[in-house]
Amino acid sequence: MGRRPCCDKLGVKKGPWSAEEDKKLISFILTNGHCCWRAVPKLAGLLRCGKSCRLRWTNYLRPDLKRGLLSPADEQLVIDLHARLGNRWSKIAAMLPGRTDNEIKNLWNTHIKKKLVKMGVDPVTHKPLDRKANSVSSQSTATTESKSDQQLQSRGTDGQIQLSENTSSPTEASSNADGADPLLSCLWEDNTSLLDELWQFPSNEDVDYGSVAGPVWPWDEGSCEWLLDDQALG
DNA sequence: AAATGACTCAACCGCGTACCT
DNA sequence: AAGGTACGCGGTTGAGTCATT
Repeated sequence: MGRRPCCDKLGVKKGPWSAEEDKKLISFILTNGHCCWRAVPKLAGLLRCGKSCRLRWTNYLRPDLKRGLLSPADEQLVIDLHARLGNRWSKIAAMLPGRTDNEIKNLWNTHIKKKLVKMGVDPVTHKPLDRKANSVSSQSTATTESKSDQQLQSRGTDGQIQLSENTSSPTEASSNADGADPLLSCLWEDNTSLLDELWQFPSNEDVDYGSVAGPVWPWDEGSCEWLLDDQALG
């Protein structure tokens, strides 16, 4: 029997999204929401499969996304959550508002994993690596790590891994506000009026991310269930 | 300045599962 | 209950960028 492809392979564009495509997708979702991802590309006039549209929206175009590096606190949270949940990136991302599972996954694979290894911690089990492996791994990674990765480490008495970074870095604290992609800025500017009407986002300070419900969305509740789902762990 | 290697991250693929008929 | 469909998730890839030689 086998599984049918998610979309007709013929005539479906793949690869990086153009500004024009982004624009189409944004404006379609702003006006209509996403009733059914499979129908979105057709209705929005895009030669993409629904899956690709969903991914593009959730991972890049969503207006509530934060960009840039994680703060040390967030990074610590990711480590703690990973220790408890394993590679369940969507669950981990749900605890970090504005972050996507894809982003967390990438950050884990490119930064955090290396840091843990460097610190002598098995990134899979979150237990200390044995000495032999530890010395080998530290030798092998010492030559390749970047200076920006340099950080202090300390381990609490309970054995929990603690990361501490030089928080004086100007890019770090402001990664949320200033990390916006110029292209995205441009795209969003084009839709400013719509955005103002449709998305009155509370600022990060205003949102109680500890609550399950998450920010209140101006569109109808039915169409934003996906977001509420994101907000709830488990 | 050019070549090479390392790194990053957006995007794709395929599987699992929930939902519908 | 069984089969089909759509969505979401996690793993993987590869093009672009950055750093080093």
